[in-house]
Amino acid sequence: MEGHMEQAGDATALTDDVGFLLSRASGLVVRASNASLAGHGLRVRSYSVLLLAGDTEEGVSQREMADVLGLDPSQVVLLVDELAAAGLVERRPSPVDRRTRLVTATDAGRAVRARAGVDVDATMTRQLAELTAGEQHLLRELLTRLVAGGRGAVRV
Amino acid sequence: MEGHMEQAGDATALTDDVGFLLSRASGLVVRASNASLAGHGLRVRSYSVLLLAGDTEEGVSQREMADVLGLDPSQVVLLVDELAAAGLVERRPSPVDRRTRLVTATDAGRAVRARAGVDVDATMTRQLAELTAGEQHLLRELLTRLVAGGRGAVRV
DNA sequence: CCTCCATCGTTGACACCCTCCACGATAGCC
DNA sequence: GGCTATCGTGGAGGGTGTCAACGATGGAGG
Repeated sequence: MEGHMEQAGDATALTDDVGFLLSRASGLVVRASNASLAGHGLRVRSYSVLLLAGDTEEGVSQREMADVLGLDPSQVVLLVDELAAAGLVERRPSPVDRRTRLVTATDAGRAVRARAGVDVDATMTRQLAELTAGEQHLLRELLTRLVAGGRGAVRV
Repeated sequence: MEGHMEQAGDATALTDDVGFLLSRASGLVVRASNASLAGHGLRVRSYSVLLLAGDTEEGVSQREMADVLGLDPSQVVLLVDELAAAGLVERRPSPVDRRTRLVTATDAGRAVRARAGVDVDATMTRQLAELTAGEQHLLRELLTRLVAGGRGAVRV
């Protein structure tokens, strides 16, 4: 209800717009993360897939990955292709459904994931240095609720 | 310092990662905003340019727009071209520097800006419905500091 | 005045990402 | 056995971010 009135005197409400700020902050973080992942031959996209693949022993279906990451399934195909070509993940047939292919991280993949994780963590720590630990936690919670709500609006 | 230890039992720390959440939230907001702007022949990009152009009477240089919006100057050229072709903004020569071209919104541009603003505001209100007014304000402040800090890291 | 360097706008190229559509293979219901 | 839904895959099209180069202009210094 409030925040709707914009100050006529100064510049745009643009720099106060949550959407604009989200877009800007996201861009900054993604760019910084990509820079720190470049040395490992990864990007944010492939790194997130590698994370998921390394999470479980049995593997994760590509469909599930697409859901969790909010990506189109066709994108997941390309990312897994890329990681598989580098020997970091592999596709194995599901024992219960011959349509699905379970993606798991190889030993090499888990090693790269660990090494890259160190760099990404350091970068994120630097990016979030402006906020205290409590504020970071708060931000995480607010964003989580935002994402959950937005999802609901689209899905349901 | 904390938050570095990840729970080994459950899924990835991905859904708890601030970078991932930022990316996700930004995507949701941008998509929703684009949808509500489509009826006005605009997208988030062109809308933000139109906002800046409508802010001042004298006009804004394209260079300044690029700085404020965090875009490459070449992108601003295309966006202004698009808006100018639609008759929403116009380029005028600067009285003090013949290199710069000052962009101002036309009357039609200001009218469209106002109409589109109503729709975008409504969409954003819906997107942010998960958060209370106080939380929205807090989120805005946290993001502002994040963006300011990230900028400094790159620029200085 | 003339020269050297910085800046503004513009164009072009390139890679990345998102979205949608279509298809073969398989699963599950009736 | 046939109909419909789902999984993975491929392809097309448009939006976006990044970079290099260029002409035109501005500004500093000899």
